[in-house]
Amino acid sequence: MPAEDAPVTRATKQSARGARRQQLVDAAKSVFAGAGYHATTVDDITRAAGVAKGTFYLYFSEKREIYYEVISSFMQLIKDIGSAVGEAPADLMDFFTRAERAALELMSIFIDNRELARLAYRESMGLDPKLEKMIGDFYREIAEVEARNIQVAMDLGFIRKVNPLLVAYAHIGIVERVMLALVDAPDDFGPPEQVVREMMELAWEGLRHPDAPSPFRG
Amino acid sequence: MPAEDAPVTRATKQSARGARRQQLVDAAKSVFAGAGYHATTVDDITRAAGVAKGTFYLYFSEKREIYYEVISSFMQLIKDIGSAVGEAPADLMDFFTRAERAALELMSIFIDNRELARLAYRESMGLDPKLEKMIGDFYREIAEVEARNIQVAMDLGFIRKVNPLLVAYAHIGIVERVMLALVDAPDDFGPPEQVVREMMELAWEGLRHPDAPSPFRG
Amino acid sequence: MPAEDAPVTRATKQSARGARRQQLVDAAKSVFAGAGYHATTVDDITRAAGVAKGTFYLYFSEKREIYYEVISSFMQLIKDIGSAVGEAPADLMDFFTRAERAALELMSIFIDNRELARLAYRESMGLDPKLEKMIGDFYREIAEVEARNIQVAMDLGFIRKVNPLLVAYAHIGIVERVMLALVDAPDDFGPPEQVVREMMELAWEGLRHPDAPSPFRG
Amino acid sequence: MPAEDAPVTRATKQSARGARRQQLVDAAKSVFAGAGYHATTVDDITRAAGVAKGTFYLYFSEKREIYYEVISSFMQLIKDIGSAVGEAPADLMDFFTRAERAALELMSIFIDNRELARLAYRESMGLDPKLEKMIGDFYREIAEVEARNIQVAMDLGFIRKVNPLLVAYAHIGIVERVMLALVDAPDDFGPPEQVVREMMELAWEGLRHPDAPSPFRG
DNA sequence: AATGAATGAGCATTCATTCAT
DNA sequence: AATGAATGAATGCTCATTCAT
Repeated sequence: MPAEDAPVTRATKQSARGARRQQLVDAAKSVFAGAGYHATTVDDITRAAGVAKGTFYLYFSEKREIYYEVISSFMQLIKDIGSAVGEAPADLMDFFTRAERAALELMSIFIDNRELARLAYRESMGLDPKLEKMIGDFYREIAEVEARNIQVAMDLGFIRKVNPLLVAYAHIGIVERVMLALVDAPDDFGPPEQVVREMMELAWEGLRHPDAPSPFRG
Repeated sequence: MPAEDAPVTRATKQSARGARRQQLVDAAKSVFAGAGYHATTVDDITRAAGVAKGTFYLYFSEKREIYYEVISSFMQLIKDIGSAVGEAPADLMDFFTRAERAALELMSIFIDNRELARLAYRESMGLDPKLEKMIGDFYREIAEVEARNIQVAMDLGFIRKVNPLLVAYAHIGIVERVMLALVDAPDDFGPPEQVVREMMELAWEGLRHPDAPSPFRG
Repeated sequence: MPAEDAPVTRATKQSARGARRQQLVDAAKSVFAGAGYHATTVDDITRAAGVAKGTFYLYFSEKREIYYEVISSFMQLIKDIGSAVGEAPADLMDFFTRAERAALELMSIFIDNRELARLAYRESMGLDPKLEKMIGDFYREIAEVEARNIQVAMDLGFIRKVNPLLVAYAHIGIVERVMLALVDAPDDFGPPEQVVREMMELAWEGLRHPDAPSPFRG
Repeated sequence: MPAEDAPVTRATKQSARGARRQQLVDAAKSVFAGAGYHATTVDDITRAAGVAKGTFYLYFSEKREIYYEVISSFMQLIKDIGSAVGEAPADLMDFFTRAERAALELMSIFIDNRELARLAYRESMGLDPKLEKMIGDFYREIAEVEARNIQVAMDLGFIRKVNPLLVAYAHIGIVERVMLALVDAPDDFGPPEQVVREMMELAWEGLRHPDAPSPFRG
């Protein structure tokens, strides 16, 4: 019965198509992570996926496209964390705990995807305008999410008056540079929980010694 | 007078050689900045420098070599700033002023070398182990310089007890990410002096509202 | 019937691959023979074979590799002749006839592959150690085969006591130099059969006039 | 006095020119011998000669030219030996002794110029028609000298009736192939004097066992 | 004469993409 | 859909030769 078979078949075909596509993305993730964009050939990817070279072009129009997919899937992982913190906090402690949990999750993602993280920070820019935009957008998006969190905490009187967007970028910078340093030389730092705690404290308390006068106020 | 001519000639030749080399580096800086490492051909560089292709190989053994030079000259600019702050500060205000001046200088370098800064953060990694090491060393060096500054301020009782290396990386992260955001979208932020002031305040005072309790102490 | 198709398909593909490879070797043989190794470009070879340049690298990893193949196929032709003589001879006449037939075959190979023969004696050495070894081994192998033939004939009392290896090299030298001279200026010599007969006589009887005393014995 | 000075100066200049030229040829001989024609650059030659690159072109119009000179100087060495034998021999023993002495001298040239000998047999052909002609002529010349020697000996009744040119090429082949084998693996053979003696005996007596019948006569 | 910086044609090799089967 | 052979544009690097000084 073609009338009935058709949808089923189509669905089946679609999922088969999706599976094959995913198989390629997974293979690409692994070889890109190991060798970087330029040093990876389409042949490497299809060989890793166990399919013929021509198959690649049935699912992707060019090499860049699968790289976009690999990079954006990693960026999505990170974006998902940021969003989870965003709900209105019950109180200061709640706000604080959520922020710390998010930082811990972020850290575990960096650690679990060590190579992918390095990849995203390696040669992702300079490939083409589309990818640059993608990465620029990524930063802007997470910065805006973080800026909103900060705005909320500011409105609630938890934190002093700051430029939320600037602080958001600063936070991103702290996290990414410390994470990359940690990934490169884990022995120079303590256990992840402690690193996160120190970053939180730095962001919250700053550096000022309790007895030192502030050069800003008064 | 051969006795006099000889040195002059040699010196002249040397400086001519240096000038030609610099001419190539300058051309490379500009094309790399615009197109990135991979999209730039040796031909592009020599054409930009107004010399024949073969001339390139009289001064550099391969394409990578001139890229190293471009990147490391930018990194040296940055390192020079860090070192200038390093002398023992007379008092808190002195320490503070120097740090702020360094941040301002750094910012002007990023702004003046906008494209070069983007290049260094683009595809500098993933090219080859030597370059990766160069960049890794760069971060470690400036982190260590900054960590020493922090240690000094800590010893003088200006700042509270922290992990100096971790804080150093955090500072680097703040600066680089804020700078890159600023370079990409200057309109989202205020004038440079104000941005620097806000970063300083963030690092020094943290985020805590004067009335809010600290989740860390007590 | 996949069970039947598969082998057929694989076999077909294999033979197609072999055919394409041979097509390239044949083209290479002809252009190398005409222009020598250095003056021949990969482009020349693929153009002669009627395929695109990239195709070359599907079958050979580098230009040298196909040259090895061209040269070694010629050397194999020659080695095959030597081996054919090697069976134990029935008597002196048999030994003699075989040797003469081998020389005639060798001559026809040189004549039929005139250009290839010149190529092998042209610039085959000095390219790289592997090729030098290949050629050194070739000479050693045929010298050893010939030395064994001589040893057998010596054991059978057909020929006087000599140093078999030295005589083997001498025979090779006679044949190759006379062949090359013949190939370069056929008119200076008689018909091939007669040339071979004269070489045989020289090797067998030497130069001594029957009436002349030997400076060696007595 | 210009009128007197001029010739002296010109002569001096000429000899200075000759010395500089020879200096380059000597340097070229050594680097060509070590690396072969193609692997040797003009830079290698001038560096070995201790002069600047441009100087080369004051004495030679192109790279080939100096190669011709190197090769032909080696070929001249060999030709000189052949000529020395050529005077009419007093008797069989005289003829024989001269031939043996020439072979010994030839051998010592090969041994002393081991690398140069290999060079001449390596890639000397295939470079260009002029060089090919030079080498062809070289062989023809020495073959003709040798053929004349043989003709004389034949006329004197020392040797049996043979085709002198063919025998001349055969002798050249024997000598060159045995020499190259000797140069490559000296341990496979006895001392030079004995090798020469064996070659002489082979050429003179042939291989035939005194008791064996000749397949040629009767 | 001597220098050596500059030139630019030339070539091997790679690899993303296409397409006949 | 899948295959993998074929394509050919693109590019880093070499080196013989020239020429201004």
